[in-house]
Amino acid sequence: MTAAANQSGRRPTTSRRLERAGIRDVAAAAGVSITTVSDALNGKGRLPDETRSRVREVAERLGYRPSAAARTLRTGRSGLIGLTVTTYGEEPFTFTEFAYFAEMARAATSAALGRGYALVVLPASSRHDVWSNIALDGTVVIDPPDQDPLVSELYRSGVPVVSDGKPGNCPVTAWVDNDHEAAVLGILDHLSEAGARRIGLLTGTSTDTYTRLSTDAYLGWCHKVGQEPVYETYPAHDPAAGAVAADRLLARPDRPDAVYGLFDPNGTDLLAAARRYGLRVPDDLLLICCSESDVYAATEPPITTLSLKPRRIGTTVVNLLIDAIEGVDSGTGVDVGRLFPARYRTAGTGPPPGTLMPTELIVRASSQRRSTRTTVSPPRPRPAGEA
Amino acid sequence: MTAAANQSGRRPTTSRRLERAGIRDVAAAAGVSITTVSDALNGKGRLPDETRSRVREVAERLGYRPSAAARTLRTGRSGLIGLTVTTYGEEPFTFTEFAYFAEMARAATSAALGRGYALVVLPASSRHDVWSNIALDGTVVIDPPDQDPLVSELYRSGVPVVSDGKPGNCPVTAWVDNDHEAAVLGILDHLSEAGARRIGLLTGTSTDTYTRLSTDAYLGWCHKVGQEPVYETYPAHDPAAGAVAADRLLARPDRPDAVYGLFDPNGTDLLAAARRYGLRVPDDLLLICCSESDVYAATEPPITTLSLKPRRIGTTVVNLLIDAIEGVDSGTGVDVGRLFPARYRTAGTGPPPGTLMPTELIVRASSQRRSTRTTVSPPRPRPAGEA
DNA sequence: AGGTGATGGAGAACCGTTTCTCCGTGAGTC
DNA sequence: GACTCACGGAGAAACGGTTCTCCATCACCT
Repeated sequence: MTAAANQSGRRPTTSRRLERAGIRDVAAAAGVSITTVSDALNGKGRLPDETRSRVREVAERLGYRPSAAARTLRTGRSGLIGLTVTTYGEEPFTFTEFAYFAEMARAATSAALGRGYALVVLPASSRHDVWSNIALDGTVVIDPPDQDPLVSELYRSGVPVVSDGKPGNCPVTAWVDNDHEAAVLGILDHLSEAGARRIGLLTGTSTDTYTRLSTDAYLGWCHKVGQEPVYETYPAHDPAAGAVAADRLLARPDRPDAVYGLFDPNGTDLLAAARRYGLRVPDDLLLICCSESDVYAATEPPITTLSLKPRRIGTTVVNLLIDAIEGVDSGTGVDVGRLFPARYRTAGTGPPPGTLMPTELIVRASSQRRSTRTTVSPPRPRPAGEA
Repeated sequence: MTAAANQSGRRPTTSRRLERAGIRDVAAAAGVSITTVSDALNGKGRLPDETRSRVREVAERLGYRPSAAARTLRTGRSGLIGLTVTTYGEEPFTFTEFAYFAEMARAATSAALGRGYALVVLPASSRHDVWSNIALDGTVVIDPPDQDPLVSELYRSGVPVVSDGKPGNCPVTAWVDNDHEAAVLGILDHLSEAGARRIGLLTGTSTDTYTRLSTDAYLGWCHKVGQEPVYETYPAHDPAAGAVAADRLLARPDRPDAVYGLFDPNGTDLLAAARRYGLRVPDDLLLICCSESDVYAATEPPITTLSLKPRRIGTTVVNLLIDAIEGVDSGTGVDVGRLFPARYRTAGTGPPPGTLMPTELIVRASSQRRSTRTTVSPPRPRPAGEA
């Protein structure tokens, strides 16, 4: 070990007020080169254990923390993943508007963290300069609208993008979504079995994938079984409009004897509307809504809900993204291996690889004429294991 | 304008597969130096408008995006703010467990974004190497426990830290909290006025500031008015334990005729417990709980809630933090100006400057013997303006 | 004619790592 | 005894910006 404890590198002897110790300081204090320090701390290079531990010791003593910025600049990896959330109205983003987003984001954060990444929350509406000023290794986008310029630019600049929700016309690296069609069909069947003669739908006016696919599935089912569609639409982001729409639906002359509501608050709203019209649930009206909230276990009566299992979605999205980040850098081949049940997946230059995740119907009193069983029964066999 | 369109800088002529355009590429294409490009794009230096716009045009054409990493390395600013959320149990973090966190985080994100910063969500329990690998300009910590090593290290390394919740024994730059004592006293007075003879409390077992201050205020009030304390505690992070505790409280021989529950689900749980014991609300039992959820507007009967106004908290926390980041770099003088009503604030080397924010009591049927008024009445005059 | 100030812009250091290249040295080999 | 290797580690070039310093040039003034 050579004695190189004097000024190493170009650091000027003067000034330099006491700031954080840099790698050069550690090198000087340990009497080695900065190369050795870097290698010792990162477990690289060929160094005897003695040197390694000595350097580590010195670094610890000096409270050395490598500069994330410098590392990012050099390696091209920031360890940061963007989480783009949609914006409704003037509020920056829904995020917690519906429990779905909250749960999904939570799971995503957790999954990312488990693999050494952190999540940056970025509303889609945020000023361009804000998120273009952040070094992102990849981005998760939630339900991107068609031709989303943000997604396009990200993708074009080489940043992997994985979307929650089948993208309409966006070039994404991969996507994950529920099998909304299967879910709706399962619900309609369930209601039919429970004795429903005319099933209504409470849906949204927006054109996002979820709303579109679900509504289409409903309409298709109606066409197939020969029922006249009975549905009302409202802007899903408006909490007040939901109650009004629920009321409208039950006030129709062709009042349905069963209703599925696509959005979280629909259950409460429909229940209230039913009460106003003197309809008993489930005797006069069967009720199901899509929700992640467990308040529906405690309503009077408890309401059957469809869970989209947002945790699983969030976990999967992040894992796919990180696989893409750490996998083959360029090229189409995203390493979508071993990950969850993939119902549908394409390769080559066609549409990006997508993964469909199952949903779960939590059957409660509101969707059963005479409460026989109250066990949990998924619409289709769900895969074992995983969150 | 000199013709310097040839190889500028040290970039090697060979290789260099087509990647993102750098500032050197822009400089070469525009026939200027990189200094000029930087100045033109950042609005600095003395440049004629003609040069400025020309450079901007070229940069646009080349799709130039400055490297966030390089900028961060040079300027020492990343535009990133950490949001540390507490961990309960095995779940990575509560975040959306209670609506309070969700709302607060949402407001914080929005406020940060408005000032050009993005938020990184970082559970306090995350591995050291994860968040030490991120260049943070500052951090928001939610209710840090005493002697939080994470906070200490951050603070020591010069990163501004602002906490939501009065810190026990942590060196933070500033903190923001509700006036929990005033809130509880206001509630107790409100219940007394409504005719309560013996007021009970449903509280938590943890030692966080909120629980401690609130409970202490209750005990102090009991002592003052000469009432024997009637309270039950339970681990607040356990959803099932709340219902059990609510039941315990109403099963006591010295059953209270009014109850305040410190946590969000307490209202529902207490209502259910009251029903089990055949107690009518509000006739036999007055009920108030602390919650940000509006489900309590629709319960039977509607329940009076205390809102901690998490949006205001989140906004204030972030603004304080960014003020600290952009203000005087070192030194104690945080530029806590014009921001909200500061009840309590110290300077110098004493405790860090804190800001107390008012709460809001939303009076509903559950806390009034005979429903007279149902207007919103804050426990104390709240300041006009702001979110 | 020389000084002066404003204007426009170039040069180069620097931010703090990672990593590629290469070098000295001592032990084993033919 | 010259050669080859493995070992341990040093040097220096990036990474891609920002910014401090300084230099022409030219008009204007005295």
